[in-house]
Amino acid sequence: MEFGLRFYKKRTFKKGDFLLKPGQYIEHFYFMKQGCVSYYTIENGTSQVMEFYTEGYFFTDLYAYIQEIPSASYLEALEDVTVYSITKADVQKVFDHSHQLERFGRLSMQRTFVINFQRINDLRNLSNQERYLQLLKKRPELFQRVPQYLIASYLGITPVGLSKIRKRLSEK
Amino acid sequence: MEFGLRFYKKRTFKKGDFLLKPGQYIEHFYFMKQGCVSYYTIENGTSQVMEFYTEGYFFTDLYAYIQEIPSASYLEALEDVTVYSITKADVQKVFDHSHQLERFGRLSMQRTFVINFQRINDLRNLSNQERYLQLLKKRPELFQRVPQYLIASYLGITPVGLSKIRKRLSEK
DNA sequence: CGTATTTATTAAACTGGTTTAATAAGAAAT
DNA sequence: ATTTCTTATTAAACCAGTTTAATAAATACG
Repeated sequence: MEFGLRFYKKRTFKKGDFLLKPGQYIEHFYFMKQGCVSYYTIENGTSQVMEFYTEGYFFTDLYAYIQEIPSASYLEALEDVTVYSITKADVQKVFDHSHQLERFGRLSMQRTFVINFQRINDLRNLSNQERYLQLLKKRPELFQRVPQYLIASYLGITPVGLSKIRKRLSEK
Repeated sequence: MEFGLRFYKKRTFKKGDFLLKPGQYIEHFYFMKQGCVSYYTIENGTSQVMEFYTEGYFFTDLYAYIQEIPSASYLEALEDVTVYSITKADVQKVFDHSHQLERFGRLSMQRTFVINFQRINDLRNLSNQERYLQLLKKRPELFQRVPQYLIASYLGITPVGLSKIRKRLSEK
């Protein structure tokens, strides 16, 4: 959703800052210029990392954004972060103004569909070990900048479980 | 995507017929008037049911449709089926014709996003037993019309596993 | 109908994760 | 450098699933 650059405002966050906390309504879309943010919920006391957003990602809590409900999630800066943000109102303005950009919005949602579909397939058809290896291949840099227990959470397993997988792999 | 009804053609399929087989490009969107279709792939010899489409669902292999790649999936009539079908070309015509309907298309994709997001969350956060109970609650009629081993596949477990869950629940 | 086929359950052995707890290793701070 | 705090590994007991195979129940059909 890059639209008119004129709508974007540069913002920075320090490591540990929250771009979003549960209960808030979503007012912005973000483009990640520099840094890393984790998108997670807390389910019965433990954090469940849904995604890591790094350079080049467009992100927000899209689930709450679309439904216009209060977020149940956190967006937390895992490093110092620079984003360009656009307001929901400006996105709507852009859509209202142009059939072309409305289409662009639809096609963006389609790309998101494809990604989510693949994720559902992976969750259903791959083992934890296979998903770990896939992540290692697709986003190797994550392992340099994010603690392993957060990666475990992203993969849907415990830190102990991930450690076992790594051991098993290293023994071969 | 209901658009102009004039674009729709009524089609029927017999139980066991395929609306789609792997290798085919997607030419149609379907609206289920009557019956039940399973959407599945075959992964190393076993079928993986992704979805059951029943009365009121709009469906196709959206993943292949969007990407314009040959399908990897089956759409198989589990019962005699009546659908209304619209061609991809007609959908495109409708989008080209109207900003309003283009927006409708975008909002449809957003609804699909919400559903898929919830599914990812369920796969990550719920146990197999919880997902079984949820399905039982949300779509009880499925259990009357679809064999249990297909429901097991939909839940991402084996028929033996589902049988154990049911036994465990019935013992309480 | 009775027989054949499909579907569901059960048992037994196994597996890849879990939890809890202890320990070790690494990073940050005084 | 030593301490402190965070992160990662390991071990042990456990658990919810798996696979394979046998059996039972339900359904379809000649």
